[in-house]
Amino acid sequence: MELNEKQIHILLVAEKLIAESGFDGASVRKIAKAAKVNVAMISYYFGSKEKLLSALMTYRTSDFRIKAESVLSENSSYLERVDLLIALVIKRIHANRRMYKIVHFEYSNENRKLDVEHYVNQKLENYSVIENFIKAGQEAGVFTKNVDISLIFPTILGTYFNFYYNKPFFKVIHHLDNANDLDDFVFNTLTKHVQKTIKALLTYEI
Amino acid sequence: MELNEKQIHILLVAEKLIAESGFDGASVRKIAKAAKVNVAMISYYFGSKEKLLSALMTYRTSDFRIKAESVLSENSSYLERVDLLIALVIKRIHANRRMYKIVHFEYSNENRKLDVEHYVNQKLENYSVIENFIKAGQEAGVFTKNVDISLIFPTILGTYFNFYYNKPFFKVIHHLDNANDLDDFVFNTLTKHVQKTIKALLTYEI
DNA sequence: AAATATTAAACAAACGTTTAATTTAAACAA
DNA sequence: TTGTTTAAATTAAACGTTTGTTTAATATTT
Repeated sequence: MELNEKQIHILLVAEKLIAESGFDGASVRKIAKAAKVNVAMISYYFGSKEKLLSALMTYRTSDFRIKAESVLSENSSYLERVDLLIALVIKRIHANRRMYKIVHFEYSNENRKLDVEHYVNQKLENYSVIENFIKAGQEAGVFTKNVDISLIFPTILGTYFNFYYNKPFFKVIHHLDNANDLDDFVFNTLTKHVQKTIKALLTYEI
Repeated sequence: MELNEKQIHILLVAEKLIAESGFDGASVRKIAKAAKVNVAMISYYFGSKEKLLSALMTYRTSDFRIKAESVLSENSSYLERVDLLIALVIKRIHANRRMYKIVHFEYSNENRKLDVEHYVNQKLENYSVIENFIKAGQEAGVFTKNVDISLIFPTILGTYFNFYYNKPFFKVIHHLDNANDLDDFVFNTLTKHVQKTIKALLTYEI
């Protein structure tokens, strides 16, 4: 689907509102008003509100696999590449956290008829990239073998999102008063924690 | 607020529907129909739909404290107690996953005016229990010291919820066709993965 | 002149809530 | 136990809004 500038503008406004208020909470009138277009333009451009969400997902569904592949094929040690991959992943999900929140919520919403298959296929592709890397590291004797590879990404992403979904709590205990403090915490403290966790897991005997 | 049996019944039905469809997606009529009561009973008993959500949160978060003290004071090694604690925590969040999902999404919904403070206070209480345990283990020389204690729970809970929020993907790669398979996966594979991850993290040198 | 974009107005359906009438349950005195 | 009174529970119907979408007219580009 070809998207012109105005359509992309509407999608980005919609993404913000849907992440803030949920799909049902973000009415087409609110989206149209925030994007400064007429209500009818949403139906005109996307067909329906549901199709707007699908368009947003497709638009955001992205080039992650390519970037991960390039990082993993770098000429450095396995553990260094783990660090690089995790830093990349956290940077990406932090930048796209609104979209991920929508995915988490709307893909498990029984009323929504979204293209789950496309999303699953996307994840399967990404998964195989990681799987190959881990298995290569195991063959090289760097990583231990009794690891559930499918749960490594949930641990990486989950740590970030559990932080994100409990922001009020972490704001208190780490004094994260503004957006800058929060970004710093994510890119330093949290990233280091996850890097350490995964490296520990991948080298932990028994 | 005193709750009679019928009110609790309505709350539990509402919890299921809100977790499945979101607060805006779960209309009072759907809730009333599923609970087999007249629509007016929701206003009659709770005042409004928003107040029903508040009542649900109060009902659920009042006994939120992880009864971890008994597990952590058992007469076993630090690493064994880590295993016990994680198994307990995963069991609890799996049983209360619907409520957690509502918390994750509705507490960060800008249209909702929920009492965040009560929830944060609960989390702070739970946090201090874990913090004391980890520090004791560090003093005993079992756990390493350069760990961000505040991020241990996000890693535990996050791994579970990232699995839960991406169920369609995991159903495919692990052939989790029914609820039983899913429970088994959570209580065996996923629990073991988290136990191993946290033990590795807590004993990982640099 | 033809195609595309934009608009205000209207549509039926669904929303949360309130009303007023009725049924059920509890309390009490005879 | 009985009939009566009072309060609580339950109901169908209606309320005014808001919802997503469509229409038909107008404006703008091509």
